[in-house]
Amino acid sequence: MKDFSERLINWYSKNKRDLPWRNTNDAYLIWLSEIILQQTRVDQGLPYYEKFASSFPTVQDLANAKEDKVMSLWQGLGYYSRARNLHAGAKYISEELKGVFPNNYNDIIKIKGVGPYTAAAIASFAFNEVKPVVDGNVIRVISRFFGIKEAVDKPATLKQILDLCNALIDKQNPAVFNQAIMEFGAMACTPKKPNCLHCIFNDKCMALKNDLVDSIPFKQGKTKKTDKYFDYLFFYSTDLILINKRSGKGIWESLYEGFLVENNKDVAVHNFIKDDWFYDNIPGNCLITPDKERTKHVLSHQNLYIRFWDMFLNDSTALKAFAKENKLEAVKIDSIDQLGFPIVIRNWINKWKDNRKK
DNA sequence: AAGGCGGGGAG
DNA sequence: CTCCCAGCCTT
Repeated sequence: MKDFSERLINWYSKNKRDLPWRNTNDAYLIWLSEIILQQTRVDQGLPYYEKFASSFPTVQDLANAKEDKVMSLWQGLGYYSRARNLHAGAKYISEELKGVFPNNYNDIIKIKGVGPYTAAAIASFAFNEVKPVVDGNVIRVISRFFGIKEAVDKPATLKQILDLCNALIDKQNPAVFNQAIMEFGAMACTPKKPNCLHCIFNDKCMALKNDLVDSIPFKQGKTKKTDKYFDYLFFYSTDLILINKRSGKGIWESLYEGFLVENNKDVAVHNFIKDDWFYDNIPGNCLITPDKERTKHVLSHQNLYIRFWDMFLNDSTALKAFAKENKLEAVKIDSIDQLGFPIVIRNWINKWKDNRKK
């Protein structure tokens, strides 16, 4: 259906945004932008792209970077495995591929954190390979145009959409086609209240014809959320603070935090303090100031209710001893500005630092 | 096939 | 409040 891509590309030429990663053929920079933009709106990812592109102009620069530096720059963007995989990918390209970015879909998808969408995006944008991208925008455009009512989060439906894209893609201009269909989904065929009256496809769109625009694409996905109650105790002296780097599986891997006590129910401060472990473990000369209110922090699959504790211990020896017993790092307070924290913790730290100045 | 993984903007 | 964003990985 040549008409489809002609209309689409014509629309794109008139309506496209000027975005920095569209002005380069550097596969590394395109890869960088695609990882940053996974499950992320362009407006949100843009400043992070600028930061990474200027801090690490080449894949070699990224490969040579310290993990803490990478995580710090990624701080606040979420889905932190992307940052770890990005870093691992740079090392892989630097060490295994002699610094040469792979130039085809099958090799690109071998990079950690690069799946079918991202591999197709890089292969087409950087090397003009004919591989259709299927992201959230494309799924919406295609499912509406063809009136696909099946759940789009089922692999079978996704395969159906991919097949349609393979038939539709402009084989002479795969890069432009891919950019165009995503831009069209983001700007015109929007999730809510698309302007179908002025749509370039309003004579052929099956969803519009059948009055199903609001119900397509249909998703069955049901993510149930659990509530968790975190108490973060930040122990510090005049110049040191105790922190922990999260490891293993779970949220916020490779980011820093305070001393964490996790519960599945709310525990009042007076009960928290009179618990046995608190008596046994917290240094007696510690000045304890818990937040009066918990901070609610929403993740995609759990609600966190976090209470922060200001734990001043004006005794470096006791502080370091406590750190060692509890496997915490004692670092200079100034140095934590260079480390990546979950944004909810970073916000508390900033407030805490402001209060200390006064 | 299903669940885990962030944070924020829009309606 | 709900939905969703240039998805991928693990189980």
